[in-house]
Amino acid sequence: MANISDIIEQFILKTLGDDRSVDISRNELANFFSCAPSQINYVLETRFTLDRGFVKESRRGGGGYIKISKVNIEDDNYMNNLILESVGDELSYKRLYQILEKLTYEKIITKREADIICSSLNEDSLSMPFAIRDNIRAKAFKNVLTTLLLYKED
Amino acid sequence: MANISDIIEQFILKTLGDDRSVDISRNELANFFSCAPSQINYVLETRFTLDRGFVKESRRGGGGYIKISKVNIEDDNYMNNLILESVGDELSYKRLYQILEKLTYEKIITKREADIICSSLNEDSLSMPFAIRDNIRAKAFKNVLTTLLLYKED
DNA sequence: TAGAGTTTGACTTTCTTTGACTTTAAAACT
DNA sequence: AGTTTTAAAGTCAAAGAAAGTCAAACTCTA
Repeated sequence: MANISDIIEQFILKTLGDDRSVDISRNELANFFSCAPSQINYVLETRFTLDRGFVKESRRGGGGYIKISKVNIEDDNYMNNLILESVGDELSYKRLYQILEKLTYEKIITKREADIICSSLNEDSLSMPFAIRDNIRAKAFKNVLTTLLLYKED
Repeated sequence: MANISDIIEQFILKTLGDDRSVDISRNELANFFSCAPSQINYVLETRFTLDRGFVKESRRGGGGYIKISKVNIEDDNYMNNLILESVGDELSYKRLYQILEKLTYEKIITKREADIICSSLNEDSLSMPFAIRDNIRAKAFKNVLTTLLLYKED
């Protein structure tokens, strides 16, 4: 946790709090943390992704800003979209992890369930030829999601 | 007995103490013991194994780390036995299903959790060369069990 | 003395940090 | 109104900072 990116991520999450969105100034933030402005972009790209439930918009020039908003997905839509499109035929462990974070945050699954899924589909569990690993993970995860959707209908 | 691996093992065990987990820096540790960084991996691979109740996660790059978590295997005979002996290196879907039924019956996991595990490790999910399918399932399932043990201590 | 266990180091992969350069928008100035 | 200046944010690639892998070399011990 001793890297700046994590610290900036925490800072943004904290200022976001329970709000729906927050406006930040890239330069101000970079200045505050004494880092390169592009570091902020890096944090945004790696941590505030759609998979984790964030959308960004921004404007350049004088009075420019970056707005970070949380997307609140209708459970079924989100899950359906994951199954039908978003996950696709390949799923890296990293991406799986991010999706699980989002599902947990939205209380669609419990932390414990997320951990179970995680441990059954992590790099260690899926120790097989690299070429098919992400395919298997995608397929298995979609099966899990389908099972979860089944529960939603009860 | 005075080989470095044993010494490093002891050191890690000591810093772990009664805590649930420790974060170590591979390079720092290697430096401290004046050994090759990969020596740390060797110690981790040979001494901090799943069978001995350890789970590891790590991150590379700046601010990287290795986290070692300990599971207390002694106080849960059934799970313990599953991880150490019963499951072994191969696990058919059928057998997995039976174990999950038992775990559910014993209220160690919920029905929903069983379904999640089941769907992530069934024949459809693990569509890979027959020869390794049961191996992967065994490995993955043991990882899941270990994760569950992590929860048992709360 | 053969084989299991250990040590070492070169090379790889992943993630982060930095900085030079580009693009866009507003404000200021003809 | 049109042009120039300035104030943002965006892009991208190189450098840096970890951890991972793997095999060769070494060292015990049965």
